[in-house]
Amino acid sequence: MPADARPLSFDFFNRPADRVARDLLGCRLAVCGPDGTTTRHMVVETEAYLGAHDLACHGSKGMTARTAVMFGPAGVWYVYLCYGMHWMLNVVTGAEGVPAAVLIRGVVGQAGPGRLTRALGIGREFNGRRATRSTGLWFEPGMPVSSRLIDRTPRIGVAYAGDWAAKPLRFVVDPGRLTMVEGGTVRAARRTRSTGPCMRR
DNA sequence: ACGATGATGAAC
DNA sequence: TTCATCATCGTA
Repeated sequence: MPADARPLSFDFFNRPADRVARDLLGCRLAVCGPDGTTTRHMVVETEAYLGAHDLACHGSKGMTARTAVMFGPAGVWYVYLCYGMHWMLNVVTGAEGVPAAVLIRGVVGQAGPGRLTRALGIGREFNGRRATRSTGLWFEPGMPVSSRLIDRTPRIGVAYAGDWAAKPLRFVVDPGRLTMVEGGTVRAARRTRSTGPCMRR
């Protein structure tokens, strides 16, 4: 049984989205289900949406009824329906007035933002609510993940965003190098064999 | 009121 | 590559 961890708080989220997205890897998304049972899921994939200047970010089109929460304080859920059927779970980051957020794209066992929310029973009811224990959906710190284990790639599905489409703002824990130990510790998988020159850095 | 459009996922 | 499916937002 994991000891109760202190949820990630405002200070964690009140930073640029790319830093939050990176640091969220290895952390746990905790959900308290309707039956009162809390489940924890290690975050392994995120995307950063940086603000009004980021053309892939919803907030770049200005404030609307949907995107208003992105302009608000950090540490609040931004949940919206995508393609008419998938709920996207984001957490607002950065200073108030800056429309930035991090999309939670994957946790261990659930790849894809739409599948993740479906599996955890997350829907629009969390939109605008804070990521705290009291709302039933929050984050807890995990084992820090070494940068060696993290891939950075362009974000998915934002080809329309001009120069911003290619920015490496998607963060993924390389599953081939992730080892899950009892208790959820993240470690580098043992290198089984070296077939070529050792890649440094 | 109407039409275009997705920060997807699954099937073919 | 096609399609399911619908809230959102610009346009009228």
